[in-house]
Amino acid sequence: MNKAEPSWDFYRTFLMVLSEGSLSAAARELGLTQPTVGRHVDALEEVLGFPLFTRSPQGLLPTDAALELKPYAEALAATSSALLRAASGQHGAVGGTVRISASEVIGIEVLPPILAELNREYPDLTIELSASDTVEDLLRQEADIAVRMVRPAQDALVALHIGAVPLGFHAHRSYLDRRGVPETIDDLSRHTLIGFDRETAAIRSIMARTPDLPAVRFALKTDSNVAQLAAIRAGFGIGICQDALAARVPQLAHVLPDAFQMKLETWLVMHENLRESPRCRVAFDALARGLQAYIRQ
Amino acid sequence: MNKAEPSWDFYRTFLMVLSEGSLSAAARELGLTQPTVGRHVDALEEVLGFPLFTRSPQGLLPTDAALELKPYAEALAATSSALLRAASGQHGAVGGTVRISASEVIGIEVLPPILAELNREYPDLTIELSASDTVEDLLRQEADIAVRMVRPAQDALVALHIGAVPLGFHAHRSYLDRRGVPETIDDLSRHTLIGFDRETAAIRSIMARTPDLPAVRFALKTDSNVAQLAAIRAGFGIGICQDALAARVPQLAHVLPDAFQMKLETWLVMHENLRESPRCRVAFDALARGLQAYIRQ
DNA sequence: TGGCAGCTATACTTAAATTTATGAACAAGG
DNA sequence: CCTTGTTCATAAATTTAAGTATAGCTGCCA
Repeated sequence: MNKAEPSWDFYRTFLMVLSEGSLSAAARELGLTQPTVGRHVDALEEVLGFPLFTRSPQGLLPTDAALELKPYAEALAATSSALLRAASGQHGAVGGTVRISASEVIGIEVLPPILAELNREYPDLTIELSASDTVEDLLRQEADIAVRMVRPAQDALVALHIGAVPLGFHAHRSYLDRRGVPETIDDLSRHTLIGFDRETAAIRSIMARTPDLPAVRFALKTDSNVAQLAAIRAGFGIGICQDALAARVPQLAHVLPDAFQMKLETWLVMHENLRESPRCRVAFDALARGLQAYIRQ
Repeated sequence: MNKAEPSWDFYRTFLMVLSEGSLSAAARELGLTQPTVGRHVDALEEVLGFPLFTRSPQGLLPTDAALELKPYAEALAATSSALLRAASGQHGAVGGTVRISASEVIGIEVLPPILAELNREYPDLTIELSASDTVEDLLRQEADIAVRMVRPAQDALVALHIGAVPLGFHAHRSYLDRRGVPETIDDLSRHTLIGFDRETAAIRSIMARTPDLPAVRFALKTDSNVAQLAAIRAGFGIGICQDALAARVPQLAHVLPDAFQMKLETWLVMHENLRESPRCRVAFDALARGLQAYIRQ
């Protein structure tokens, strides 16, 4: 017969050691002490039968085996925090915690007033906002609700199509006064452009759909759409952003509105099982209303 | 600030109490003692802030809240055992544990020789066979590999189309000698038929595709396809089973081979991430070869 | 080179959790 | 109606795991 199953707590400390890189740091993070964390790792290695880390005075280096187990430990962490969120909404009425995942731009520029309104209506509801461009897995319950720019392919997810967010070139008047207003797409090559650092899937799909874009040089490259937006507002140059966001600043002008435009289809997505959960339901409805209003300007 | 996160071990004992229905039974199952399990439940209730069970001298009755948390706890258990399986295959070479999910009939009638061959080739590989008609969720890692009769809809799953398994009416010669051989579909209403207890999704799709089936009365109803097959072999009456399984017993005859036939499309499915795992890879390949050979008779 | 800051590992002590043992409440069966 | 076999709850004893303090190693910087 095999050895007994290890304590599930070991997985938690294992994951923390993995992400922190040292026993001491993991101990600080978990509210434990370094010897305890060390013992947990030792015990786990003992049960599994192979080493998870190579020890050194600078910290612990994960072995290949440890890296292979990492996704499982992450799934455990995600599920356990989803359980706590589900439990948080049990004390009758609408309360507890709901975790919302959205892109940086949406999370920073669009959601705050919507969430503020939601909070006014349900003061007992705690909102976790994950404003990040890394996609969180709803099936793994890494978030309860997500605002997505791609059609969700999985069943077991309820998806509400919000509509299309129009994008276009925008620039500050101070820049345009200084450098002139481009009249054609080709004029862009003589301008200061704000663009992407790495080619993400979203970018490639833009490129594929608008082959008439000239080969341009970006004067400022950044992965952060929020930083791009800030640069546009600061008059750095011409960049792509959501039309509705640009329209909020009177000094911003829509450049080449006819020559270039694209739409970002937007969905609001939630796990099927959460449909009955009051805390997720009210958050879903509030987001749906708020985002639809945003899209209609 | 909130109270500290509960020990993940509490979830394990919570789940066991839920499925066993009493502290004592859960304790026996977990290799703990009843007071320990009781304290775990108490501690979890304390942290969550609401009761999970109503105690009684006959056992513990879960509250609605507890039932809502059950799927999360089950996901934790599934992931943790998937982690252990993944870890079991780490000691170099092909070894460890691979968990295979298949329908009862496939698991009992078709897989054993295939798995035996696999085990001969890789003696260090432990095989878990879940022969059950309840579908295990591959995304939740409840199994590593599954033989499925429906096209897998999810991405993140690699699916290999094996082919179509032909089904038809079959009966033992002793029965046919006694009761005669039906010549038309309508003759079936005068025969002893073996059929299904509840209407499953598979049955409904059969019914939908062959509307010319007469309204028949089943003399033996059972949900277990294996029991149906056994009844056919025992000469109880006429029933539906896989042609290839009937052909193994010379005394069985294919009834109405032209008037009724249907095919069960078969897929072999595995989680994408396991493609690189040696233990799953060899099992997947062996199943693919074996099932394809089975379909070609 | 010396000193500081980070880490892990090891003895020792203390705290916590588990087991053991027992009592009380309820259901089933003679 | 009493006995037997369940159950859960509680209090004391023991084992287990945690924290504390310290030593040893490495790298960095003056």
